[in-house]
Amino acid sequence: MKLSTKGRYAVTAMMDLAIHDHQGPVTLADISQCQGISLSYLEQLFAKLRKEGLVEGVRGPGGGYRLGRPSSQISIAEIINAVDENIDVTRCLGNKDCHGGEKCLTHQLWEDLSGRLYGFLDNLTLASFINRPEIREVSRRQDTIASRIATMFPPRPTIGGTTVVAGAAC
Amino acid sequence: MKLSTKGRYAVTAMMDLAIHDHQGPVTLADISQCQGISLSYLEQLFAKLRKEGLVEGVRGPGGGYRLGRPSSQISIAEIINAVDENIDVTRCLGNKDCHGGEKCLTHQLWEDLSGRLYGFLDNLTLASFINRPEIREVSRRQDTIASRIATMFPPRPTIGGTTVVAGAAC
DNA sequence: TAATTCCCGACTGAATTACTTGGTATCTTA
DNA sequence: TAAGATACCAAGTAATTCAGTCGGGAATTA
Repeated sequence: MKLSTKGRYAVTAMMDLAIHDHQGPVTLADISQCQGISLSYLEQLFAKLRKEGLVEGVRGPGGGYRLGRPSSQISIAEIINAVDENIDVTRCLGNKDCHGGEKCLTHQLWEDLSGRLYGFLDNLTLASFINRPEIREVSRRQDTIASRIATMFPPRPTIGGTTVVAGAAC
Repeated sequence: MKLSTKGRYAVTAMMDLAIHDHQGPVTLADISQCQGISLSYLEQLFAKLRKEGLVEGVRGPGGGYRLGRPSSQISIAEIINAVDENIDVTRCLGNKDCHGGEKCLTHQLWEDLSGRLYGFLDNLTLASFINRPEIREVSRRQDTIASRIATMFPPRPTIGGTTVVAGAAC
């Protein structure tokens, strides 16, 4: 279990998808602009997320990324693991037994801690974050702003039946 | 909140101190040898831990490091924070408001998550790991092995009144 | 057909990690 | 008092990871 800004990028991007799930796919260009992450870097992260089935891509105009599963079935731990791919085995594990046969005590303790941490993050789903009323409220307000912008700036109000959302709302 | 191998090194080293607390200070040379971490790198980590009051150094022969407080009053979060010093502010925070005044929604959500994670790790103390009976048992067995080694190999059986522990037990 | 988007791989600068070297200061024991 | 053990300190360095750039496809929609 590792936790870096890379993992944070992935988690916040996934939250973005989860929030706008009902409006069709979200483009990486949007996320890139909103969160100030470079587009190509996001592409690399999403390649990993896609490999784990956490997201699915939709090509062509009106395309973007969607959650691979309902947000209630995606845990924070999964997201972090997908991008951080941290096998990070403690050094002495297969290496040499630290003191004649039994596994190094402190490494055992670390695995214990690591397991507890994973359990904690695996119990937190995307849904548990975005389904809180105050979040829903802000998100709803942004949708109306976004659709107002979408109607103010001209063309292509719908694509494939779903309403297009202006890129600025995040 | 960040979590890397650096943090892991610090946590396992602190667990080491906690386990051998009753036997007087533990030298960095011991920890270095046991856990396969370079001595000077450990020194750098311990400099930070010392700055936070988590450990205290004892110079001279028979010296080493001791916990700065009882293990029941040292949390995992404190240890990780001490060495990772990760201020890691989300990019848009003071920068520019993402959408006209209110704080970016996903960054708000991240802070929420980050806070929960910190809370979790702050509730885990060193003591909660090492005071479990099976750990105490292994640790006790190692002590006897260590003291047996200490009596087999000759000199300086005691320093300052406390029994010297051979370096190999970890 | 043209625009839009995902998809892919190679490369690059910057930061961080983990380690090295070469010291100095303080303490304990003989 | 001398010698050795240990913490303490600072500068430098190779390897790794982070984050981004570039230059292209391939699929989809209007």
